[in-house]
Amino acid sequence: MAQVAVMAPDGQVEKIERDGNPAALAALRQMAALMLKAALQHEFDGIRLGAAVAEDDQFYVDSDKDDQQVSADQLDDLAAAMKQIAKDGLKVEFAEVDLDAALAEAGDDQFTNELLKEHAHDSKVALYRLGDAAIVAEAPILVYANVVKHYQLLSVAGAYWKGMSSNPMLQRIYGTVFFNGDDLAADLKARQEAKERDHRVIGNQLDLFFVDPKVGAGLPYWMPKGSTIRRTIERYIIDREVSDDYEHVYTPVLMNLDAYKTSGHWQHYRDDMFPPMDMGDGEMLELRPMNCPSHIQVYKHHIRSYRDLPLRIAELGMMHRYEKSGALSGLQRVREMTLNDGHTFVALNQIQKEFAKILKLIMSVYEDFDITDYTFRLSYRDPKNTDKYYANDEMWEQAQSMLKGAMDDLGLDYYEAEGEAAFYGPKLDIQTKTALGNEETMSTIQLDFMLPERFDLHYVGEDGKQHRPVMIHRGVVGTMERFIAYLTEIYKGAFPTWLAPQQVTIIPVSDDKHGAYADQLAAQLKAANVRVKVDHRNEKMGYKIREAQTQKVPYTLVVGEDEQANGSVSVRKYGEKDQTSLSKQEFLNEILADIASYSRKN
RNA sequence: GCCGACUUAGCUCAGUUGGCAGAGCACCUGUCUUGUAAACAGGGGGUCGGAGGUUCGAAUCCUCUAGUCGGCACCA
Repeated sequence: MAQVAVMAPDGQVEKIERDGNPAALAALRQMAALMLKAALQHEFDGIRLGAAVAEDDQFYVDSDKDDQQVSADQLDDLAAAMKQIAKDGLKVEFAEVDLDAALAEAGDDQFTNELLKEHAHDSKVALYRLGDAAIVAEAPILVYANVVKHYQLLSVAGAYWKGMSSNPMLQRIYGTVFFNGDDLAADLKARQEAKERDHRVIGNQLDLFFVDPKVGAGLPYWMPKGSTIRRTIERYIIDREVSDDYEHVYTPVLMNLDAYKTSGHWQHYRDDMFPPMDMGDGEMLELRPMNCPSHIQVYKHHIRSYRDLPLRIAELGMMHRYEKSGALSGLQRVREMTLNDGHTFVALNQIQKEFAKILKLIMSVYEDFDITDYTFRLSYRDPKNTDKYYANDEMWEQAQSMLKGAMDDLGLDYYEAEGEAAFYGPKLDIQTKTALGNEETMSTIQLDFMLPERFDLHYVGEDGKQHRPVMIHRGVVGTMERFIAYLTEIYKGAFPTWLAPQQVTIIPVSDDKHGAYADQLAAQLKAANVRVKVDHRNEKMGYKIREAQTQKVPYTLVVGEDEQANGSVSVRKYGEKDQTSLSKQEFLNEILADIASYSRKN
């Protein structure tokens, strides 16, 4: 039972279990960060240093130099310097020092100065010292440097001081560390696998989509195979929505700018919008960044009665947002996207029920796609920066507490995040993680008391008087772009049969002898809406099988003498080495059942 | 947008100190006619992201610019 010595921020040292203990690993990461800081000080004279932080799965140190920032090819030297520190047998010493003394020691390093001042109590500051280096004592840290043996410095990247874009940018150095070599190797392998799982890599390998700077950054082109996946999902989600009494519409991607002035987008969201088009006769047209004003026009086109509510308007609505260049990423972040959008217009007393109905739909859809790794985030406005939002404190309080109440009633776990709301209202976001570990919003349900007021929406109540409806904005599969990027990553490109762009490859053993049988088989499958292709190319069987596997086609059928003679097929499933012999009908039954069940295991 | 790195054939990538632009895969043609992850041979394919500069000479060095990637900030 190995143990390690860990120092708490009050200087107390205790021994804790080393293996399988998250607290020990966190202390190790903190120690590695401190050692990296010491190494940076040692390697680069006069370097200024920001935070040295241990995160969930890595550590980092921020740095700033006068001439050139630390570059990736200097990571080896830094790692070597860390090794020397471990070799020298340094250990962490706790010190509570006068702030003035600490500041004097830090010299003209403004970042360290600021950190010290922030953490000072009664003009004293608690430090962990390691040789010449020191960090503010905040989180537990390992005591002995020689325990830090298995680490790797990963990358450098810019990061704003204190996470504020108005602050200077420092160079952040990321690393990973473990108590033993196997864990480190496993971690590095997982990082490598994450890169291979990246939807941009798989999207290229499987020819799903491309983005070409010559025709526009952030404007993806869907190739036939990607389009097939998308079309399948679009049909699916529309069917699900129709079952839930949504009414689908088509509305233009262009709209008069005045509508966005009325909605408040022009005031609050302008930076993310493409510049308006001046038509030369006083008319200004705007590429829509959201579909809500469009659906509001649909609502307003008729006089609405309380009997019409909840009124659910839905559309796969294409919209354009001028995302900053550095934010663009494959299909995950684009400038043109199609949202699986829906707006429900409800009376005040229908909100909670409708919210639950939408959430139920989302969770049911997630089940069909086998999406299990997600969290609920209640996104509120930032109380410190209310300028960003529609100004009506009462509305915000009411909407936020309604959302929270609804989640509590449903008994679902969630976390709350200030500053994540839309400008017009709070929302429930469903958060997932990309292959590379970045969190993103997949689905969303948003409460909106603002737009109905701005557009003066009303319905005639039971009492014959006019009442104001409430809008609920929601995206179930979110945008087609992001959703398919996400699916590509969780499936590693091996789409379940119902989504696979090509579901079956038929390989005749000899094209001359068995090609006709293969075509006949393909025709039968096509008649049952199976996406199938016969590989007639003049290539060896092994070659065709290999390609069917690398292209991740769910079913490969080989047909030769035996199959032709008794009307059967030899079936090989993706990722399996074995094959089974089935009659044509048995195979058809199997694949149709597979498709109908969304290929779920249970 | 910001910091850093990168950009060479359809794709993945070599290209030394500045000295005739390469490989594998893919594609085309031919031979072979095939039983579960890559047959053999030949061929075509490039303003080395773009613009300017240094130089006798630039894929290579410098400046600007666009894009991509890693992050940060922002966000579906």
